[in-house]
Amino acid sequence: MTNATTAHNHNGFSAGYHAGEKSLLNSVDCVIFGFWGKELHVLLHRFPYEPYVGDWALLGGFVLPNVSLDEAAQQTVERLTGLENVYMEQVYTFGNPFRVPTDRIITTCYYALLEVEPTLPKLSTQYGATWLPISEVPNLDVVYDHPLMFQKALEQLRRKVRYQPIGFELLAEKFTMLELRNLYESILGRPLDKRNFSKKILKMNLLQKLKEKQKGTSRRGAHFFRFDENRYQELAAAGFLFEV
Amino acid sequence: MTNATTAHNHNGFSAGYHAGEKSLLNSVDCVIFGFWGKELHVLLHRFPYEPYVGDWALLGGFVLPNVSLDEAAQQTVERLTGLENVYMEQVYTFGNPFRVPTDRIITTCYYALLEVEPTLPKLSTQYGATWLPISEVPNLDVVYDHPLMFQKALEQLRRKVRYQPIGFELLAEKFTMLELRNLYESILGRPLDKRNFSKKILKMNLLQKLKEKQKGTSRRGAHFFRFDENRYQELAAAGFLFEV
DNA sequence: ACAAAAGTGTTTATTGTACACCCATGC
DNA sequence: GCATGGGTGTACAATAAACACTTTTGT
Repeated sequence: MTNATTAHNHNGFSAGYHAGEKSLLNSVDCVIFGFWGKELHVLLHRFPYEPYVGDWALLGGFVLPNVSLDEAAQQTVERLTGLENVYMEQVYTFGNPFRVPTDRIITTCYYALLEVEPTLPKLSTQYGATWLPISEVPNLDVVYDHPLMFQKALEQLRRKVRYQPIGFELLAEKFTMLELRNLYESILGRPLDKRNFSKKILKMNLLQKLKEKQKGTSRRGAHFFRFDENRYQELAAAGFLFEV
Repeated sequence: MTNATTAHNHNGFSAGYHAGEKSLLNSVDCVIFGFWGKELHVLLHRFPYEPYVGDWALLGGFVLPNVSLDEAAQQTVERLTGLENVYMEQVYTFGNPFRVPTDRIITTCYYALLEVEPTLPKLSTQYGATWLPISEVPNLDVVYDHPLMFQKALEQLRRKVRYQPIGFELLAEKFTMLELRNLYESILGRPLDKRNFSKKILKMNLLQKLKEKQKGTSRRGAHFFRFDENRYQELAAAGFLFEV
């Protein structure tokens, strides 16, 4: 859209409509993904207001006049987890007038990918938010169109994780090949062959194999790897395409 | 986001902020694509207001309180082309507070795919809109963040056209294999092998070969094809994945 | 020494890519 | 009969998929 002060000439209606009593609100909702073990999880909270008390909901916040959508989304994640500069992607904007019965709210959905460990202290105390495995979400009572938001976010993640190296955002700096594979299996929703997966990933030359090995989980210990961001930038600039 | 009347309890600020004098506006902008010959085109108009008089701009419209984003986008396309029920996809929402200097406007970008022929009568008269080849857009002066909108829309189209049969929206009911290939070449931005392309497309069994042949363009005449929507629905339901 | 997970190669099937000639028709 | 774009098949390369045994090491 163009210039609001002049738009009525151009579009055939005045921009002043919005000053009416039933205003239009903008908000963001965040599908916050975290991964551990063998399954991707999403952070939800119990909705505290009638008539949906106790149902699950995404966390969100209104968009203030001088704050961008991206910032509003970051702030929502930070308020909840204490983490700054989390990897986020915009998913979709939901603007049906009756999606929330009480108000006209236009909500832009984002997903966030974060490493779960550092968030654990803050989470439980302040907002009563809970990590739930993504496979459980379809069985839950979830408010408004949040099920659709979750679905779109997961679909977008599923696509993007295959052509951009964003999966690493969900893992610690050091991770094992098994952890990486479990992550992809959970996001894509199907098993991946152990040998073929590791071949494909390593062939891209984006992972540094560290000397250090994982302790505790097995006698032998699995090698840790590190995603080499600089290397990826170099290769990408030269036309390399990430693909899983 | 959730319930506006109660949200201040929950998010730590009042929902009433929006009643301030500098209100927040919502709009949609449409990247309208049309195809003929060998190149994809986009419909732009000359921006009539200072300080961008004469620059190119996408067509858009404000989002009225009781109209959804999808409807607002449809209406914009209809106002401009006279066409109803055009294929549209939401692309991205732009919400930087200073993206339009004069107002805070949150704009959701859509792309539309339409068959050019039926729009030609209405176009020129009412809005002075012009079809421009997509390869020209980077050389034009385009207002605000509309270049970015165009770019995102084209990227999304490029991706989607490969895994969903949406390209047919840009063609007439009957089209030749050459037209279809030219379309894909223009969208993807690279040449496609004639034989390999037709093999790949026909193997999916989504096209009906018609008896009728194209006249005028060649002595022999190329066969017309028709995209079989029902067939696609059946196959898709059975797990078939479209892919180019 | 043994249990438990880590690590590693080869074979086959599938898909993609490159490429050139004959065909049908209107003039 | 000839000029013009339409239509078709094959050989090779690259990628994906299936599959099982040996290695390491803590107990």
